[in-house]
Amino acid sequence: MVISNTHSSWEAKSPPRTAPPEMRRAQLIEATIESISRYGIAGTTMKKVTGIAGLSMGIVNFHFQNKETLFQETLRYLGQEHRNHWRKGLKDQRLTPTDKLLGIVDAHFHPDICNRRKLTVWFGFYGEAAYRAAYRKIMSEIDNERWEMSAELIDQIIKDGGYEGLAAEEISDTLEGLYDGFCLNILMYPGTFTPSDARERIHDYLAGTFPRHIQRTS
Amino acid sequence: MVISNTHSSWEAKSPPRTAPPEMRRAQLIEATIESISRYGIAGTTMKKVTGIAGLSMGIVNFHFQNKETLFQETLRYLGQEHRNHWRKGLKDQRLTPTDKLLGIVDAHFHPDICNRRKLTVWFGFYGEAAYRAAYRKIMSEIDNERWEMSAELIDQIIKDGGYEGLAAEEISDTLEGLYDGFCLNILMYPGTFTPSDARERIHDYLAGTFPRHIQRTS
Amino acid sequence: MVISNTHSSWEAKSPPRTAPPEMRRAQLIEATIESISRYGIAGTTMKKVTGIAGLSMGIVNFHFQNKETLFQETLRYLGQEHRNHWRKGLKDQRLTPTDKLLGIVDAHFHPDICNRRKLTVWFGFYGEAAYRAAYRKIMSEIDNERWEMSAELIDQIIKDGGYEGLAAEEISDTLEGLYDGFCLNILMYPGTFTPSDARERIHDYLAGTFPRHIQRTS
Amino acid sequence: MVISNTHSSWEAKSPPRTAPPEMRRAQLIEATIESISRYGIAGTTMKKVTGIAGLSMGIVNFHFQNKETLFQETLRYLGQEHRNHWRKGLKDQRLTPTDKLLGIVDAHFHPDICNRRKLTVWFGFYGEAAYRAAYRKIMSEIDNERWEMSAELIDQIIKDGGYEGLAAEEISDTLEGLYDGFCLNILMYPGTFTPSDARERIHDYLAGTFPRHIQRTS
DNA sequence: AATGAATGAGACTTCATTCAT
DNA sequence: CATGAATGAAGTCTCATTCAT
Repeated sequence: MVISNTHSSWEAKSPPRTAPPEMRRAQLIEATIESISRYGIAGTTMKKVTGIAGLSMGIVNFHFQNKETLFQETLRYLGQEHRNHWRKGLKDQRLTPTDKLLGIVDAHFHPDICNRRKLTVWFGFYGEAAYRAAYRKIMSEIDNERWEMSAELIDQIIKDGGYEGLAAEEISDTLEGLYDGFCLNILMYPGTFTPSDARERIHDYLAGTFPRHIQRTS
Repeated sequence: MVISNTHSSWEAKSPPRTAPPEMRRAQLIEATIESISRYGIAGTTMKKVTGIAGLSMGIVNFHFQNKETLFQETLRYLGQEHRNHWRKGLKDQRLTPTDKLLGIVDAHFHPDICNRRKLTVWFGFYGEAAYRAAYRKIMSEIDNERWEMSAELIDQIIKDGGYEGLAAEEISDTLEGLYDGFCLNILMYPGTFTPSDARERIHDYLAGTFPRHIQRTS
Repeated sequence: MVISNTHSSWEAKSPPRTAPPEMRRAQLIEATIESISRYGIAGTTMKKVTGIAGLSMGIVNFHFQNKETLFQETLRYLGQEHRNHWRKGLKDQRLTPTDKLLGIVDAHFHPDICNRRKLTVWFGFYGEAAYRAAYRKIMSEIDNERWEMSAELIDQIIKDGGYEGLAAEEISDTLEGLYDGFCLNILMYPGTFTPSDARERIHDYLAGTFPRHIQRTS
Repeated sequence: MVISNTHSSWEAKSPPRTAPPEMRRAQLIEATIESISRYGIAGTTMKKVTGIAGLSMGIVNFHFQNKETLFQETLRYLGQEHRNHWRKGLKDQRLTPTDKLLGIVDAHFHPDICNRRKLTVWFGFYGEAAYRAAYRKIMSEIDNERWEMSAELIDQIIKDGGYEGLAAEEISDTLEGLYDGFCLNILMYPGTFTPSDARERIHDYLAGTFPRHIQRTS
């Protein structure tokens, strides 16, 4: 059975015989994501990946050094995708720091990011990351940038809003925890805890922290 | 029972030839935890488990139906251990609901529970749980009980303390998210984010929510 | 599922704690027959045998040298049982050679001998015998005696009945072939070919050969 | 196709690296036959089969689903080979039904079919067939066709030859029994009972049954 | 005599990687 | 560039046999 996906389901879409290398790589990475979401990291084999991609077994070792490299590239790809999402809302010069912060929060629970398929893959990698420095390194780069951006915005809110006694770093830490923890709960208890719930709980937390800037959801 | 320590590494400790079955099972489960913490779920083989336990390869299939069963029993064992911890502080009749709630929070970050070794195993299982109902079932039983207990205590605090407008379930959800998310951050960024940090951030969150009952940490 | 047996089904019948060795041996041999009939020779393990016998695993190596010895003893036991059957009808001095010969024929298709359970075991051993001299030796002793006895009786019939030109040895060979071949067909095509069919076809063959002594069945 | 010889022993014959799939399959099936004839069904391992074929262990699971499938394909292959033999003599329009029937009989004892190597494999499978429906099914298809063809020819002989009172089905049953029983005796008592003996005994049986059409052998 | 936990070799199977085509 | 048959190491599990109790 295929774990349902919010937006798309990956099929073998016979691509042009001679595709540019970058396209082949993306195609294989997407297939890897699909395979991990279906069968887990341990259950993902080169045969399954290439089968999903509609390509032949031997091709991975041509475009990637080996399975390990493919996995690391996949993780990087996911991180990039995530980054693109939360950075989208920061460019608009007319937004206040509060708007921007809530934009980052909301990006985490956007259907493109926060769906069973992707979450399964993320937590698959987290499971491995504990004892694989290579994965942790990739993840930390992703997380650090976002943590710093959040801390900066929070700092502005604190200063502009007169919220003395609050530490931006601590709040940024708490946000990071909430993102990850809520995603795990969304993944574990699909019917019970939803992305909307998560988003609302974080808004409420921020409303409690910055009552003059953010309103409770209900 | 042998078992449980924060920092030690498990070695082959030749036990009596004919040990009671329950002891052998515990011994093998402990070795499984050790192996998963070292090599991950996918990297844990029967050979490694029995090697760590100082026993012969064939013995696992004698005491457990198969590898899958061993893993599920290991997860259950961890859950039990966790449960024992957070339930410890609830029995004392003299404690207030606030004390009890903070007891549950603190239990999550006790060194017996919240150490690299155990967290690695927990997130190893989370990584698999996404596509394995059997794991999710075991986890949900563990989590549900704690969530309900927390919600009940929070409800008492809300009612006794006159915190109108707050929903106990929502706060319990947020706590669950914080536990998991902070544990993941402790695991991913060992030097950067510690169990004490996690504990303090949660206390602060609760202090913000119940200002007349709980004090900020700093 | 248990292949049904005509006369008895072997169960673990807890025998006296301290039974005479011969009884234990018979008990284990019977259990071996039952196991082979259920699971085949390859599928018969010491655990299954001792389980059926209601005894502990280690006991076989006490009463028999090893698995191989147990199997050979089982084959011998079956041969003995078979021999007892066909020799029963030979003792009566009043019977004619023809009666005795037909008695041997009929003995082969007696329900105690010619049932799915026993036939499965016999053909299990035949399958192994092809490349195991030890089994062939045991079988040949069983078969030789019967072949000789038949040849002798046939010789008497030929001489007494004036059937010139017939060779007793050839007819005895044909009978042996018919016994085995029909048993195999009974085993392979249970609903289609029955022990009665087999018996009748052999009677018909003998009626064709000794028309003045034996009548066709229909 | 390679294949089929009476006495040779199968050796590793390094075939072209990239052989057509059907050739590899045949190669592995031949190796399986060789292995079963040497070590029996239970003693046949993937290692032995691939060793005889001169290939690597993993290849069987590439060309066949698993060991069981390989065995079933091997049985089917043997059945096909057998069928090809007895059908050879039926095509010639000038042959009488008697000739054709004797052709079928003789086909059973042709050196390509009735040699120790092949008989060992056949009786290996018979030994398993008792408790394996899959084998019985394959065998019954093989046997049925031949039984029906024989019965038809016998019926013609009966009608054309005026042998009233005989039942073609019964005679066909007896022939089937004789084939199998004699083959078993050839296998069990190599020096004592030979394919020629078997052939002669069946001719004699048929001579006794159809005296105006078939002559005794001696 | 009897038990059954323990051992360890070996079976089947999977799978990352290679390489001739 | 691409294919997919082939390799062989390694994983899980089974099981005959041993031996302390």
